Amino acid sequence: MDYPRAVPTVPPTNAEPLRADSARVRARMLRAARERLAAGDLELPMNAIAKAAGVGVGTVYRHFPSRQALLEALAAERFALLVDVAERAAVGPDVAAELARLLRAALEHQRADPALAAVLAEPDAARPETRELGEALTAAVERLLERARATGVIRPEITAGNLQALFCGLQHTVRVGGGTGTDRYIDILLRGLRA
Amino acid sequence: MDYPRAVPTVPPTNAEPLRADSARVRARMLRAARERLAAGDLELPMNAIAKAAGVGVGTVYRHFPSRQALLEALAAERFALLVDVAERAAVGPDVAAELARLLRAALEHQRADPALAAVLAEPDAARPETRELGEALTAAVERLLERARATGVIRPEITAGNLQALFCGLQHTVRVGGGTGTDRYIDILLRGLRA
DNA sequence: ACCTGAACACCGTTCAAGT
DNA sequence: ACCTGAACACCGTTCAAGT
Repeated sequence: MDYPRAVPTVPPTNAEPLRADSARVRARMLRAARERLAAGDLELPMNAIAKAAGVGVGTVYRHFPSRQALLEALAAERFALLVDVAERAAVGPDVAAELARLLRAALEHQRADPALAAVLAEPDAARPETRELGEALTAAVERLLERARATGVIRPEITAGNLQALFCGLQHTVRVGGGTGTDRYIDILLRGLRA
Repeated sequence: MDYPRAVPTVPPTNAEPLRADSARVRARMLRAARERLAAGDLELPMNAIAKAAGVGVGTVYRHFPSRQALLEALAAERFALLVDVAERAAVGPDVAAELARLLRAALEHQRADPALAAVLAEPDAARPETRELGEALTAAVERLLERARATGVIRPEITAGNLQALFCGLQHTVRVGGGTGTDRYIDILLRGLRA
């Protein structure tokens, strides 16, 4: 792919709220995109989304300057839920149980939302919101990890980066394996991380 | 993607050898495809390969009825190497060492050849040769596994399918993690599999 | 027999023209 | 300001026409 890169005509973050009609149009596009995702179309063709939402393609690009930006907007909600799980895990009482819970949540949210799986696997965020979510996730995982090291639930050399890469690998394993055996793969991973 | 499916005009397996010029043209296409892969283009556009190989697109399709078939043809050589490693591992003296060797080989061959990574992650083979390689791999892994269970190197409930899915997941983990830390991830996996 | 490449239906992305 | 949609450069795949 070596198309000329899109130049955003609108900053992806909007401090001031959108105009009511603009917000409505935006919601329509996101709904249309989600419907296609739910119907199993991971490609998210911009033209098709525009048509389904009843807007011109240009409007899709005005709101989401690239397909990556659209994916991130779609994933944002579940990404925030995952960060929430990680932050609770970081302060929960039983570190081992919290880590298991976090792995399970990472897997389940990626399964439920392919956009999140794509976003987590992509190192560079197109939107600043996504970068912030990623940093929040890393920070929470780091805090959980510090406690996990102290209790021997995780060997000291494992980093937050390792763990987040494993979130993605775990999801890929389950998907290639036909979507079954989640608990078994989580179990393998938890044992493997143990000191 | 809902294009009409290609109807192969030539069976993908050819019992009788290709005509000399046909074989030459085929080699040119594979070389062109490999050059693009090596240059980091995972897309393998059929038109571009045709042009690079100095043939018409139709000729590419005559030899490889779909992009998947082309990927599999590209991956075949390394896939066979991986099967070889697995078969040696199945009969090697030190089961734990053989398993580690196999994981390392799976990772390294997928890293060296993105086509192999794609083929291993895809459950349905386009070419019969690929299906045969897949069956040979499964058989070898199964034999290794039986011995590994007996010696406690792997817990009894792990299946050959689990292990092959983990080959793919492991590769994805390493890739998302920026390509480093291979040994650490292999170590995590081996510990996690242990009885 | 085998090959060519124009043609078709689709992409992502842009931007002049409208409201 | 915001939106539209024709237009452009690309895809995968087919198939009539050539040798």
